[in-house]
Amino acid sequence: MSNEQFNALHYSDPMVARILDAGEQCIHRFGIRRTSMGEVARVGKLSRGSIYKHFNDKDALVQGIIRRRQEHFLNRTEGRLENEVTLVDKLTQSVLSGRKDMEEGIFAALAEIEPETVAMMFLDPRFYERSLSFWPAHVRMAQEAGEISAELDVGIATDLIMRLVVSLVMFPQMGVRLKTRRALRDYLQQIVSQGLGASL
Amino acid sequence: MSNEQFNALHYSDPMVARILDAGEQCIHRFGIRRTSMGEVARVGKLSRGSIYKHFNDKDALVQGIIRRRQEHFLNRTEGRLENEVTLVDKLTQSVLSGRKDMEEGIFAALAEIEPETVAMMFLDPRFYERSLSFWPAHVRMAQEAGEISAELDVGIATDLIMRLVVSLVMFPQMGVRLKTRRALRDYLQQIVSQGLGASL
DNA sequence: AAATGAACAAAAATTGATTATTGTTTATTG
DNA sequence: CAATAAACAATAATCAATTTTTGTTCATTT
Repeated sequence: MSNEQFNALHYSDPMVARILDAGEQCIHRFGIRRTSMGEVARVGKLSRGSIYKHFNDKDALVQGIIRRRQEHFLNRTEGRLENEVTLVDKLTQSVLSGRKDMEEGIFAALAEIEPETVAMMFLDPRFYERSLSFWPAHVRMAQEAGEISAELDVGIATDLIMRLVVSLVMFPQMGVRLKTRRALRDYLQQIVSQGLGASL
Repeated sequence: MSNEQFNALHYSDPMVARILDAGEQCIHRFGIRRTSMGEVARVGKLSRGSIYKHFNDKDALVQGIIRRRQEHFLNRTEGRLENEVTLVDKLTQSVLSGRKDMEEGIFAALAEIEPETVAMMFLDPRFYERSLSFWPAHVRMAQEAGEISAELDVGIATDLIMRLVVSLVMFPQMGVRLKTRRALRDYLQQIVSQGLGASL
């Protein structure tokens, strides 16, 4: 499976990559608020004007950095999912990857410095747009394998999957403890195969 | 030594009610950050010392206001749920009530003035603690009515319900549009009865 | 008893002058 | 050309002085 799916064209531009690298480094160290375009230019050893040529404004740059990070996360997760056979195992792996990223990635650093910013980001539906295009292929695979209903609308299935994954990453424990891979997998197995209907 | 924590029983105390009323009025008009204890006292026509006698600090007062509002919401929702027979209809009604509250309640006003504060609140698991004790009774009813599996753990079912309701209120549209009562009900019906398994 | 009002130090917010940053433009460089 | 550097007005961040608010205490009032 190709990694190109989540890679937008402009990422290949070495100048764009340098800007994003420098910007990400700055955000990681100082947070979004305390990162200036001048500082990004200094760190990336390029001109401020050059940044503005590629990104309309600071917000566009920040969006670009977050977006690349998300895509990198999705590509890495996709790689891991190739080892998983069933949809339930893929979901379990995704939740665990997501939690890990939130604990030790750039978001963890940001959460320390600017928790409100991270909170606002998490509640922004745009934050999940990319991830949304990730799941339909896996839903169809599960349907072909007879794991889930072939008659079920792919959009509905994707929607539920996104809600579950996002919720399980954002709230590791809501009602029951779902700390271990085993507990998480059993929980997801129940929901995916029967919902609240007939138990296993 | 006044380490007295705020407690739901004190709602009947007219002084507590007056403080909470005044505080809620202030928060509604100015937001949390710009509301001072002195202003609450002025609006409620009582002394600042009296507020501190009932609430350890400003945070306790704010928690008390939010908590009372949540309990009011839960009571109102519970009243509406009595008209609904099935668990699916109860869930549908809850999501619609939740969405309405977020659109026109104190949270809507707060979101306008201090969106970061609301975002932080929504991501705080404590925010959902009360709601969590709401659902187990309804899960058991649904089990007795044969609507959902009687063997399924009540905690697991409650957890899924909370995740779904919270997600559907926080993100009215994630993948698919679930704007109408009908669309929402069909979605919930599918998940509750079969998950991603056999379709209706 | 419970609420008040005044006093108080410590912490936080507010203010206004100062400095830095933003986003745009321009001429210049490699 | 694409990147640069410098210049620029308009915003936004910063900082120290000042004011407000917080949380506590205690004598007084109801």
